Amino acid sequence: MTTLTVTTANVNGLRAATGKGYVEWLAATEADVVCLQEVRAEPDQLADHVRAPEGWHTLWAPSSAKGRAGVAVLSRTEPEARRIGFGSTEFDATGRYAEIDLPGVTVASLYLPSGEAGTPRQEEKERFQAEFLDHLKVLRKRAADDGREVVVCGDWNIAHHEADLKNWKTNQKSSGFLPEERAWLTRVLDEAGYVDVVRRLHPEVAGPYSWWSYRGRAFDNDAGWRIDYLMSSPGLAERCVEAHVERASTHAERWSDHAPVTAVFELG
Amino acid sequence: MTTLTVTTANVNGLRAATGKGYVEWLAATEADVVCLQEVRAEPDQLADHVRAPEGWHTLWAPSSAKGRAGVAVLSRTEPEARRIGFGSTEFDATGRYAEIDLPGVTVASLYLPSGEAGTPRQEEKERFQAEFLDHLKVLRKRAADDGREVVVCGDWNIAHHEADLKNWKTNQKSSGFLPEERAWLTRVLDEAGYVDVVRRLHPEVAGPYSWWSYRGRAFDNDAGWRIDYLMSSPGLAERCVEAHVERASTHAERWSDHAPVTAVFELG
DNA sequence: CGTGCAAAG
DNA sequence: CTTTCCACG
Repeated sequence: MTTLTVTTANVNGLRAATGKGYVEWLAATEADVVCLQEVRAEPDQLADHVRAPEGWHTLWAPSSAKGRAGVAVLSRTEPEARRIGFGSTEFDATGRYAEIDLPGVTVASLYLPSGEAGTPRQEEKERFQAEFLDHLKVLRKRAADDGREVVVCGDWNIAHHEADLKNWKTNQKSSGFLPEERAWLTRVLDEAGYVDVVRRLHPEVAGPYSWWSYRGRAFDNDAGWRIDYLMSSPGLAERCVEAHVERASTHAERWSDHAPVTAVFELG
Repeated sequence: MTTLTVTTANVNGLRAATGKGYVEWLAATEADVVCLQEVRAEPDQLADHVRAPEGWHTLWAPSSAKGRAGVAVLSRTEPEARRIGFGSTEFDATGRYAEIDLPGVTVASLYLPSGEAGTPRQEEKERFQAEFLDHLKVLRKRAADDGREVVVCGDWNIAHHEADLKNWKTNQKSSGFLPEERAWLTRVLDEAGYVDVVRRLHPEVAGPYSWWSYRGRAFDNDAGWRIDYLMSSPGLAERCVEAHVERASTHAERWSDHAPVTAVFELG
């Protein structure tokens, strides 16, 4: 029995995370695939051992806007294929999506725009959602036709249900917990057929949250949001035997405002 | 016999300098008047003990552009008068000039624009120089008529002679050591009748430099520039009995890229 | 190289 | 509150 362990982590600036614990975290992780978001750097701007860490294959998808967004997929085995973007004129150069094919499974890193209610940034988020839902459907169909599984990992910037953020009552008009955003996530599950693997294994708990604002005492009060998801095809979800969030125990151990989210799948 | 000790210091951001040693330096100084440049903050943005230090009267002249320029004059005795700007439409709100009257002497804090050869910033510097030379003449005449002395202290952003910067050979096309800038400083002395009090007391030495770039190893190599001057009326210059630059001995003791420059005058 | 800003999150 | 950008120095 082999396993596939996949981790997603929004690093909030990989250059800042380096030296705050990211390097040590990567060296210690047992994941086979690591999806990163908010790299906020061109590969050239990264230290050699971060850009090309020993023992990993890397796919970097920076934004054309310097210092913004940027996703990556790291894998211990060499991918059969690498793709950046999802066929969107508007978003393919914005460092928000990349995917690799491993034998039998496609793993994607997603950084959905964060939005701000009532502003053009929210409209951009909505446009991304509309285009991306189409891609999610295509991806599932293609994977099903090829007999592959798929998991789309990353920062989706939406908390789905009340259990997915501590202060849900006061955030019903906040971007990230708007009714239309939550409905969109429901369509990702019901219409495109994905499974939220962490919630599947932990159906009744509050959280586990994966992001705490740096503002105020959000981390100390565990006033977090669960906005980082691994969304997989149903066949893969059924094989998920473990899923957890690596919440730092102390403020000093944090190297991002997000925590890594990991799922372990039993294969073959 | 009473003395008047005047210090000028470009602080390169007073908020940054606070906590790097400025506060301790001010507490220890024996100066009677301190002229500051590059405060880069509104008074409101400063900690109370920095905005209104115990034992000092203060005149703050911030720039209307946030985070830029900004001069101040601190005095142990209450000024008879305070003035901001020198009657220039273009420059009076830019945080580059303020003066106070003490009994028998006017003390001014100047931050001359820094310029960049061949750019609009150099033209701005030239316009400032032209207007400011007129003010220097008026100031001298008014002081002479009133039987007052005057000293204009600050960052003049021009090295006068070869002895005033270490790398004069390679900087003859650099803003700060252009022939026309050096000629203008000569006019400040010969035409407006001011005396460079530090050079008067130290006529033969290289420097003493008052600014070292943060780039490279300028400070370690003492690759400095003497661009901070106390320019006084001749009567006051004759009474200058000591003048020196407070160059930090170690990098760790620096709280600005400039060092304070101090002159002691014997009065009455 | 360092300061303070803005935009983003 | 934090990261990264930029303009300025």
